[in-house]
Amino acid sequence: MIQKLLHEGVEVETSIDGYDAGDFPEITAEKQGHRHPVHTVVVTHFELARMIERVNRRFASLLRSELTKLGIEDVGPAQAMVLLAIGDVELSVGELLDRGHYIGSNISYYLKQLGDGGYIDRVASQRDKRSARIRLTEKGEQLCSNLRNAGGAYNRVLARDDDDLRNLEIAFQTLHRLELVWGNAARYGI
Amino acid sequence: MIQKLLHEGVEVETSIDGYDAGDFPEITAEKQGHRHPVHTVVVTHFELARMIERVNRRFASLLRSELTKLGIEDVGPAQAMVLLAIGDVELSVGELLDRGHYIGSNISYYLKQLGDGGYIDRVASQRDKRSARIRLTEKGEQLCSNLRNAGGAYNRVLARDDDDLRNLEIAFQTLHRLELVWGNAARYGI
DNA sequence: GTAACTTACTTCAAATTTTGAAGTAAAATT
DNA sequence: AATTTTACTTCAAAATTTGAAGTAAGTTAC
Repeated sequence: MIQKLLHEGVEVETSIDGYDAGDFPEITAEKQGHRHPVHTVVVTHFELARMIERVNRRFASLLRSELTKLGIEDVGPAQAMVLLAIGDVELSVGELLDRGHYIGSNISYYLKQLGDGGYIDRVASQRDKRSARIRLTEKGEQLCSNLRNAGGAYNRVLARDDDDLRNLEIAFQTLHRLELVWGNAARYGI
Repeated sequence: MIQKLLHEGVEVETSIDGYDAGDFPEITAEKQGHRHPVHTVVVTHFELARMIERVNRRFASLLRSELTKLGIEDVGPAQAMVLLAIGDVELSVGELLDRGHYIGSNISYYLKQLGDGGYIDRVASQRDKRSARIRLTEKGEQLCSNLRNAGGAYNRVLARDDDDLRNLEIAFQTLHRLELVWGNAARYGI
């Protein structure tokens, strides 16, 4: 609707990697000297959003099964994501909120569970006693490290060569752009 | 961990688009004739997953606010995504499941709400009476169309030129690859 | 110095979303 | 005709997210 056929001599690929054309409302092709897109599918806003939703679901269930394999019962995928977001630095709740765009009460809730499970330590900051400083405990680091370990196999499958790496990076940066655009829109209205 | 420095003469960019290097555990740079990545940040599995989680959250809240603007109270973002997934074709619940990798009982639940709200019609298939055929009602199409309309502004911001389009497409296809890899892994184990 | 305001979080209760076990009925298979 | 499989639905419970209200520490303006 927004982008119309940009070039003459349009060719339509009927199938891309398992998806049939029905999944893409708008398809157009371009023939330029570019290496990357042989065909250009014009991807809309909502298609990306739906894809992201699906992929997110997939990942959550994968993470759940990794956790099960590790025999961990008191940490769900959402909490595991919080642990991974904390990583190996010490930070405040506020910084953690920024990292994941969580809602405050939500993080509080997760941190409570993770604290109870012994995965994180919380120390009141010296300078500002309102601010709780968070860090992983030994146990928390162990879990993250196990998860990262298990994740290594996926990294190897996903990043087979330079081309893959490039695409992963473009995907990452494009998602970051989506994040900014959608986030600003929500705050300031487009 | 997986990808080590691939080339000599490594240069590290300390900041990318608002993110500081601390967000990326592994950074390496390459100097090749490629146009796209001046620097290559090696993006891992989990970083992509965290990004996807964040972006998903952003989008959901944006969608929620669009729905509020439209004065719609009986459809949440999740249900709206189902409506958008249905689109303008008539399909069975099974096909819808595939489209979003939903869990059966989940879709059933949403479809019930959407049916009650008058957004979809369900007709038992003639050939196979187990299979319910789903399609949007006038009201459902209206809502989707309003949403797509509102979405147009985002498409214009996101896809400013050919380069943007290419990146959006690469992001889309890369996400699809993630979907497949993570999905297969969940079923068959890496 | 103290009253008012802001910041940084926590708590709780409710809403939403997801999950899984069990059920139903039609179709396919044996 | 009996059995199994498919295509869904229902229900109850669990997980996650949200928002309103609260607390306590810090800041600012008299």
